[in-house]
Amino acid sequence: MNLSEQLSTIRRGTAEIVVESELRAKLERSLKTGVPLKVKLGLDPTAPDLHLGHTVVLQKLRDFQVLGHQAIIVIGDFTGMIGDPSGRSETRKPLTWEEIRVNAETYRAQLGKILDMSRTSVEFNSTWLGPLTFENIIRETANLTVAQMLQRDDFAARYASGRPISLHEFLYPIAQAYDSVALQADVELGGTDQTFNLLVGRDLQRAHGQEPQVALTVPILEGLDGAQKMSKTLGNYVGITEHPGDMYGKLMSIPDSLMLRYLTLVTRLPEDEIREIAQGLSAGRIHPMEAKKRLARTVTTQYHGEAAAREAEATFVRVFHDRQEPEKIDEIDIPGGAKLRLVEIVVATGYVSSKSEARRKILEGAVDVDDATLTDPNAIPLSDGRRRLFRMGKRFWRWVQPA
RNA sequence: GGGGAGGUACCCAAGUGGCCAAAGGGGGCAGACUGUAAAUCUGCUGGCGCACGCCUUCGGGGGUUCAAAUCCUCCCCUCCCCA
Repeated sequence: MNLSEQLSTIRRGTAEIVVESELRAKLERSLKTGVPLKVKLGLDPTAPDLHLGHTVVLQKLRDFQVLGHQAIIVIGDFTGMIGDPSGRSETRKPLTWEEIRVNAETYRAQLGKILDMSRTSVEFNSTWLGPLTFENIIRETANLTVAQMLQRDDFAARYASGRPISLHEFLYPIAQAYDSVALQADVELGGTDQTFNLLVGRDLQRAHGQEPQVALTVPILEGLDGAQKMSKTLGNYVGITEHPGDMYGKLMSIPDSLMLRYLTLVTRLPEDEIREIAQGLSAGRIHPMEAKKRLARTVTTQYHGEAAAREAEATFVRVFHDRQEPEKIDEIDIPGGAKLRLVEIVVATGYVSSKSEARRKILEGAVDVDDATLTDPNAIPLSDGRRRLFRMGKRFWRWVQPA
């Protein structure tokens, strides 16, 4: 691919490129010399379950890889001891070697869904951070000032609102920057919340007499709630190994306003195709639900293949559009179920965790047994010993067999 | 080292002796409606035999009181200002 093609691939869906002219120069040089660029992406070792939020930046790394550049994943086993200060995370307890190894394996398997792992190098930053002496660290920290640190949005906000900032959190950007020095990275990728860290990398590389890396950031993907960043802790995420049916359903539940963003950041659909959908939507030619189905189908296909995606869609239509029960419903045996009251059975299915809550849900009309809504918490629905179909809420189904 | 302000339920945040299982908002869940698990509206949102009851909860321990999230005391934690 020539320079401008490379650039346009790289630009797709990016938030910011610092500095674009430097990127151009690096690409140009790479084309001329045949030496691929070293493109670095750091991952946190504590959260090895990838979700769509992670895939935004991973796909960008993939873009570089497809263009022939060197993808380098840095597992932050050492920085993991600090915990990235962005967000609410606090000091973490250090992971054991065993945990790190297990997490790394999980990563490798999941990353393979996006990257070509045979051409991806995976590094652990303890390799070079571990041997540093206190003296080394003092010298590195001397490259930055407190005022500089407080420029970081997150630190500034916390400082202003009186929330604590632990001193060691300042070491996080420095450690991450040092990774770039150790690897002599040409480009570092990250979400926009990483901008500061990536820029520190540039500073530190300069201090070491290296050519500074290009910092390339991608937008942070909002989660299913449409407001907050997708994350496991907030529970608003879609995991890439998730069951196709769940994946499809969750994607259908994003707010309409987020569809185009997901199409751009999560799928690999060509940009002009996305533009077409956008125009169709605003002109009323395309129904929002159809556009969303397209999104859900595309993403599910990306991670589970076409057959699984089709099946997921069929189930979705069946359950939520035609309002019929799904084809596969788990069955549960409840010992002594024939004598139990409805409240107790609802708890036993695992739909709720307490009888009080079960009682509330029943009174709200959330529990259907064999297509009839039961509102008496004290009913004995399984007295004849036969199995019955329970539907609780909109999407929790169980065959219940008294045993 | 000195002075000041704080720690309330999943989160934010009121409450300063009984009317507090604790206002309000967010989030979550449910129902209605629908175009989907979008949007909107309504309700619920500690547990336990739930009917008026009981138990656990307001940073932690101890205490005062018929009665404490609220008062006293010690401890832990956080922030701000000064040095």
